[in-house]
Amino acid sequence: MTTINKTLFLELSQFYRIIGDETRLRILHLLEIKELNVSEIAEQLEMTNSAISHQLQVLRYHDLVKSRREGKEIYYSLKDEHIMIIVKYGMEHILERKNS
Amino acid sequence: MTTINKTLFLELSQFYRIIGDETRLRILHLLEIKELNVSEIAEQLEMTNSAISHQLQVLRYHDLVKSRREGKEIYYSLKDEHIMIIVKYGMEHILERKNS
DNA sequence: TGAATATATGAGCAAATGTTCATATAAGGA
DNA sequence: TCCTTATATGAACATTTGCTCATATATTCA
Repeated sequence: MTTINKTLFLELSQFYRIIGDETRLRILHLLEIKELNVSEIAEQLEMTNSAISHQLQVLRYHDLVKSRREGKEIYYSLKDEHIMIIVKYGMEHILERKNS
Repeated sequence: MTTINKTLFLELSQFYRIIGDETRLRILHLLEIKELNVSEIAEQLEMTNSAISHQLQVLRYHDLVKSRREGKEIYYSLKDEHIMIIVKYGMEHILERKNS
């Protein structure tokens, strides 16, 4: 196994670990529809602003979301739609598995 | 959000969490090529048989691999190739991201 | 400037995770 | 049967994770 592969597996597992959390997955799903600020996300997921803010930092650090300030609010959106394509494939996988 | 969606997100995040571990991802990758027993996997990944065996139980519990006894050895293989398609999409995603 | 609101952030904590180590189980060969 | 080898498994442990709570920072408005 090459060094490139070693790094690749590490990065890939890290990526999956990021989306391997229910809260983060739900945040991404909400942002797929439209950009939202922290309070809006917190309200929809029935969680505290702090918890959401912490998770948004994780998502931002790993380059899955971007942010934009508008007055007092900070609006978050997906960095690219590509991420959600992967999530969709996973979704199909789960659904297919259910039917067998 | 419906109850179905709630369960779906939970299951989806659980699935990603399983493949969100470097060791498990590497095991799956090895099994993609051919079925292997515990010792063979442990040797290739330079880890103890015990660590590999524990992870194989996780993969088996979550229905990602199946096993078959042949004498003293137990051979593991992928439950279906579908899983690795998802992994491949993730791989492409990581590689694309590197080039930008 | 000061109060109110939105978000970020650090410390702390309980729960989950991944490994090691010791031991149990299962199969084969002498 | 006894010994060896392969794998499984439980306990223990250190590390990581996701949240809460308190507090800091930033922006708007009076």
